[in-house]
Amino acid sequence: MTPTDTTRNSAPRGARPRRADAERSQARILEAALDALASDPDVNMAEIARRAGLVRATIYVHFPTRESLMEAVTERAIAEVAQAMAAAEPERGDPAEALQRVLTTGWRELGRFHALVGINARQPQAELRRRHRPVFAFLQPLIERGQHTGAFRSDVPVAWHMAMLLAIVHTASGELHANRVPTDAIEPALVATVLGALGARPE
Amino acid sequence: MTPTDTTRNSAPRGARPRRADAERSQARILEAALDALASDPDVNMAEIARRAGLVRATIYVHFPTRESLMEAVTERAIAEVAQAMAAAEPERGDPAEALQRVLTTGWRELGRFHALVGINARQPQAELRRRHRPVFAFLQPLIERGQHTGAFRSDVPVAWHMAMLLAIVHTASGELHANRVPTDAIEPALVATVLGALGARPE
DNA sequence: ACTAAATCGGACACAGACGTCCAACATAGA
DNA sequence: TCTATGTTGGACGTCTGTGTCCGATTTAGT
Repeated sequence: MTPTDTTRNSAPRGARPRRADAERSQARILEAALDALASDPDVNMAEIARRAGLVRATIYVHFPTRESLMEAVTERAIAEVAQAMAAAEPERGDPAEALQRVLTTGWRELGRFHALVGINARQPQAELRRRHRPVFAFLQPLIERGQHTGAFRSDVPVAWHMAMLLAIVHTASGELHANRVPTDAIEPALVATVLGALGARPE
Repeated sequence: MTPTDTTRNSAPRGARPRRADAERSQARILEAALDALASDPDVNMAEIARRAGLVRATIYVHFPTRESLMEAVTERAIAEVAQAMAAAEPERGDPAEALQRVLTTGWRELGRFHALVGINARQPQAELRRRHRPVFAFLQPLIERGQHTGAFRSDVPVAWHMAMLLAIVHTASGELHANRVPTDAIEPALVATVLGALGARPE
């Protein structure tokens, strides 16, 4: 649950808190990893270190293993997106409208993390799902609500809707990243496709 | 363009044709690779050889490099799916109906290649697109036709629709593979979601 | 100014995978 | 039956990347 024992800042348990530069380093590593992963989901630690302006060994001070770093990166990103979505009040108003609201909010936040797509792609499905739990957490109730009111099609499982929604969003991110669709055309297209996919009645 | 110089069967250029066992070996390798990739998109050559009941070195007789093998596998799979779809006459009848027809046909054929998903996932986007050209080739005209007749929403680029369709199909394959949705519920769900995503008017 | 915490830099061992090579054996096909 | 074509088994070199270690040096914080 806890990110890693590297986040022992919030728990200055007896000992003195971490030094400010350590804090900074860790932040730069996460930042660099995010950057690097955007262009190549298989970047090695050396490259990440280079981008962070640090030495490879230093990374291991903060993250015991490559995997733990990856986890930290994605966890953080997903958490931030989830938080943004939560702030968009998924429980308020008409389901379709609410979904649109939450979706666009999440999408904009996601813009900060082109990387996500790349990393996600090469993750075992189960892992991927586990990671996205924070997002599912309040997307699922919203979809269920919509199914009840008849706003979304209810002849398919919620899980199906969730998976499709996620896939569509990720693909959209990919299209954006590949510059294959005019940037400002994406958001409306995304909304239209998602609502359509969930079988939203046009009001 | 040509798969590899390993397919020199169709061109018995002066020399005598390949021996039957060589033919068989190559087939078994492709088969094994497909299998193996289904469970782990990063299988190593040793494992593929093991499954094929051959020795690692033998693979290199038929495929000069790992990459070439991967290419051969995906190319073949996609070609077969594409062919099946083509046989479903995408140009005939009402666009939405035609799409449904082509889609389910392709989907069933795809069932033989669970692997595709895994491999695709960790491929650079551009490569992925290039590979899927055979599929796009006659899916695109169909979608365009639908946009003209108003069957599909035309306020988004065709490329967008294509990308979404592909993503949805792949995700469905993933759901199937993960046993997360009852098998026989998938096909109708897939059709519904795709048609919805493309904004198909319910006739 | 002093000390403990961090970073540096570079070396190291280790592991997994690829691709090559070759002598011995097996087999298809004429 | 004879021979070219394939396959075997195993060894080998190479490369890439991970994770560890440690002495030397810098820096934060009191």
